[in-house]
Amino acid sequence: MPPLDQAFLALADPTRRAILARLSRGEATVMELAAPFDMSQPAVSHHLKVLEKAGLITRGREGTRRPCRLAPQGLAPLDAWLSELRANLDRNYTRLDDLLAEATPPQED
Amino acid sequence: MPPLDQAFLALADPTRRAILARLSRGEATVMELAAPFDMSQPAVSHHLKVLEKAGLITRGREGTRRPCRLAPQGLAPLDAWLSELRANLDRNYTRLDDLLAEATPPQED
DNA sequence: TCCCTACATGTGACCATGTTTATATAGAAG
DNA sequence: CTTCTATATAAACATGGTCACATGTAGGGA
Repeated sequence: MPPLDQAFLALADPTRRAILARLSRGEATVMELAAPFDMSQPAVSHHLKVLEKAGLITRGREGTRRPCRLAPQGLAPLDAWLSELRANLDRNYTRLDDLLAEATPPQED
Repeated sequence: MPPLDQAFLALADPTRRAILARLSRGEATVMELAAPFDMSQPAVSHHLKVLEKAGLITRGREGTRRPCRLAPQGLAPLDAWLSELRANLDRNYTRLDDLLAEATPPQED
């Protein structure tokens, strides 16, 4: 499975997005992550494995704890793909706008 | 299902990403989209429905054809979520980097 | 009208994913 | 060495997505 597939698939799950959102404020252990999510610890471990395989998080080893952190570069492929699509989209949209020349102003970011 | 879930789930499929990539160069009909993907037309129709529900594409009506176009605003929620996460991540990473400069270097598994 | 094209929908099979319970590993403490 | 804690893994199950085949619908042309 291409890395892009794994990354988008990882983000497609609300639990995993919540985990990432939580991790974005600082690293956390599996127990800390499992607590608020009303979910068993193995389920969270599985989600973390998915996120790790997708390159979105990294895991340290601190005694018996495995603190999780966001991987900064993990979002790069996602962002690159979205940027490329947006660029093509904008070009296509501009072209259409030129053809229509009556409505549909180009949107700014 | 929140719109963010639908959008990421839609992008998590390589076929749908390919459809979006193709549409980013200009609108296309279902038949035009189905041809290169070595897939049945109903399957493509289903993917288009998923993309439409996710707000990533819009569909016109041109006689017997249903040309598909990318929806410019469809990527906005995705981009917003990613940007927010990236902002927090960057802040967290900077803080961690500052902390790590004095203790426990990160190690991989 | 009849037919052909473009597309949608329903069904059923197959496979991937998400979850839980139970168990295994690994480190720390006694 | 035993035990407790933190986490990973395995097995079992349900759910949901994806696909092909068959059929249904709608518009255009003869």
